[in-house]
Amino acid sequence: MLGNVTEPLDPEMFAGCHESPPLIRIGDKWTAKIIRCLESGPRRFSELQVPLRGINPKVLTSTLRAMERDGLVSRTAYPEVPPRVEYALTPLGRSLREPMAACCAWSAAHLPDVMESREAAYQPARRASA
Amino acid sequence: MLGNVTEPLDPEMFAGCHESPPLIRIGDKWTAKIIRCLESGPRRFSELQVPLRGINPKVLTSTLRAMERDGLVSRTAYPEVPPRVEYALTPLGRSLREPMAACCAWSAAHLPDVMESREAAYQPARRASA
DNA sequence: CCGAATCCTCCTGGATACTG
DNA sequence: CAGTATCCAGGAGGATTCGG
Repeated sequence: MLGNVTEPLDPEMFAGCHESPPLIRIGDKWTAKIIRCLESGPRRFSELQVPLRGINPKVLTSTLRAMERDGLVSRTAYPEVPPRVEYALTPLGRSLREPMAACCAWSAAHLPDVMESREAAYQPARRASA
Repeated sequence: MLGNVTEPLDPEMFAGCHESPPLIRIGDKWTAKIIRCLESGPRRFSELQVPLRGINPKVLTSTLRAMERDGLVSRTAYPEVPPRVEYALTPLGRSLREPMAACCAWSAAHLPDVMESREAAYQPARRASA
């Protein structure tokens, strides 16, 4: 015996994961979308605002800054007037497309199941009440 | 021309993604960990609390309920006393291990790079100031 | 044009205490 | 044991305005 079932869970199985970095910053609202926007090449600040539905500048800035700190994007400011700034994916940022693709594939394959299950949960026992 | 670079971004590229379901509920704090806890077989409520560092019951309950609504876990209550409830992964929930594995693989491969970049960002131009 | 500064709202997650 | 009921703090995200 001692298969992989029903042994006690290791209390330390997430030992290093509780306080340490929370799975990077991909889980937030905008990072993944920005990455997709940059896949086709460098983009300007205002260019990014368009598909992001006019995301307000503070949020876009803070998201981009965080991505820059993590080495996912590079920021290039051209000393012109009016100013021009371009954001581009770094190799590290580009490497994120793989796990992102895996997540997208899962969504494409199983999102209908989730939606179905979710809707079914909102029908509280049709048979018993009616 | 018309390569895949520097064409204007499609303003509707996230058309269906803004209001609709936000990439399921995997991005939250506990769902992924719960899935990992359930990989080895069904677990009881209190069993889950252990590796989750004594997560408070309200949060665990709400997370599990959400996962149940989405069809990721099943909940089985045994009519005994004292009560016993077991949570188990559904096939749908188990299918999430694939994208999760892709994300874990990325972390394992690139987290050092991220940390390095992050630390470098906290050293504000050593050369210029000293 | 690219942000910085300010203020605000909501929601996640948490602490604690109590019940069937 | 397996939750529910309150109350609460913090932070992400947003609206708006102003500056270089």
